[in-house]
Amino acid sequence: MLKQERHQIILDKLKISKKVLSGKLSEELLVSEDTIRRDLKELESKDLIYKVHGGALIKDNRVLSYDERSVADINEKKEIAEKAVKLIKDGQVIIMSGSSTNLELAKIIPPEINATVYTYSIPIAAQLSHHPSIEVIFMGGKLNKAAQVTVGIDLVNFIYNISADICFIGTEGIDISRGLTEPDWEVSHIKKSMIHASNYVAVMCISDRIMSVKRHSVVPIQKIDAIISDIDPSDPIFNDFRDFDLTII
Amino acid sequence: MLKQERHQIILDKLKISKKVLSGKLSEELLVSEDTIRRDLKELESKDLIYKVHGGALIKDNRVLSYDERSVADINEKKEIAEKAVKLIKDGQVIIMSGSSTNLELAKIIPPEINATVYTYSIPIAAQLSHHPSIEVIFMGGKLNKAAQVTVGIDLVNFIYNISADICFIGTEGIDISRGLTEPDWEVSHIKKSMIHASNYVAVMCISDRIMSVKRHSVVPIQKIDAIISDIDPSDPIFNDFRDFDLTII
DNA sequence: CACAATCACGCAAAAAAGTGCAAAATTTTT
DNA sequence: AAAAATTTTGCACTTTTTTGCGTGATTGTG
Repeated sequence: MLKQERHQIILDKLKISKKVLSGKLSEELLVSEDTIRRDLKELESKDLIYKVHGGALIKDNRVLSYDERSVADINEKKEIAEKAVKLIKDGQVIIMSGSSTNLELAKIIPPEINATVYTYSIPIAAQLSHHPSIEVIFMGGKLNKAAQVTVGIDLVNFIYNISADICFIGTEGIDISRGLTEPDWEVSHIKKSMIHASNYVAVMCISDRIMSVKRHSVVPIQKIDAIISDIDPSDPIFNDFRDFDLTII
Repeated sequence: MLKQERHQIILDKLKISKKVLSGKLSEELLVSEDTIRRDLKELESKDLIYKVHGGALIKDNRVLSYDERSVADINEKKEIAEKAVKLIKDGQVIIMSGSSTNLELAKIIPPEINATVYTYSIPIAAQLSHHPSIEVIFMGGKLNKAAQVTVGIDLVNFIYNISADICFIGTEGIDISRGLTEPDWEVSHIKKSMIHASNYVAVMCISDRIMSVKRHSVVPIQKIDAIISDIDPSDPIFNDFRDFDLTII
């Protein structure tokens, strides 16, 4: 096992359980406690952990650490992203909402795709900046620190004045009668503006949230062109949706 | 077996298992470990892998893989930041340019400071999102992937319509006759707008760049209220600056 | 204060990496 | 096709890194 592997494992463990014990790590990684201590020492010198007697604690003010706080349902989100990426065509103008599913999507856009992406999410912009041929337009506003996205009237105005081929929207709730719904009032307006600006509206929804309703309406179901989920499109949960002119993926 | 074949195999292996060991590769590819080491060295120089003692790891496109060690003159910049942070007062509205010095500054703003920061740099916004009481306004535009900042006319317009107590500007060149200068034309306009929007203009300049001139003028020396550098304010290099009404820190 | 757990330090063995050089393989030129 | 130039490779050698262990110091707990 390489030293750097151990370091990564230690950091991952810290992310999950906030603390690690030298003795336990030594057993789990099959190295002596001295080695673990040296690992912790090195990680501390890099300011990545907070070393204490007996082990180490997570260092919260890690520089630039939007790590997948939203690792919830990460596999489902990856599956959705796999399906969604097939909708992206060369030369398109794309709007991506700030959802973690969209972050997964951003990670897997093939390098040969040449497109313009509008986003208001810092992690998505950062991810796309690794892509060789995507032009990224970051839409500014007041920063929501928790979600690492911008919000506010300036953002909504900006989006109302652009136009795009397709938008990908991460979804909190979708059902037949209320359509797309959102727990956050401000975000509901942002999503509404994205849909207004786009020719084709793709919503990405993990199966748990299908047929769930949140507080604020975004748009009725008729405005949506495609629902992308992690389950089979023929699943009976979609039956009511088939009356509408939308694609289930 | 050709060198490039091996390289491709190594990269493929990394994609699958995230790590390779020199010894194992040597066995599998039937070449000496020296050759493998040379391969890894070359791949690392192309920035394709992350070489470590014993083998190599996949180069993870970490979100914001902003490597502190790769910043030039990092210690000088930290010193400048230490001086600059003293100018920040509670309740201020601050504009920060996208320089790495400003990133260092963002790291050390005391938690008790309550302020609003306008920025167009992704790393700075991400850094400030850890601060408990700073409101961050991210100013959007086209993303410059290398510098991780936004640029463009929308950004400049936005800045012209705000007003701030103080702006901190990282400096490429400053001298008496030309004032503040910039190699990049677009950035020169961004900086000009920042200065226009601010009551107090602080430029942060590592000593090497004092009295150096770049292509595009930003503002004459009279518009600047403070120069913050990594050297002593009494240093003779500043002598010519003392004729002007500005503070040398 | 006692007692166990944890840590720091030096040491030595093992593994891996860098270095210089000559042989082998490959590419380019004649 | 042969010769020359260049690149690639393996080997012997030294240096560096990593690791585990012993010893004594330090820390936390009752």
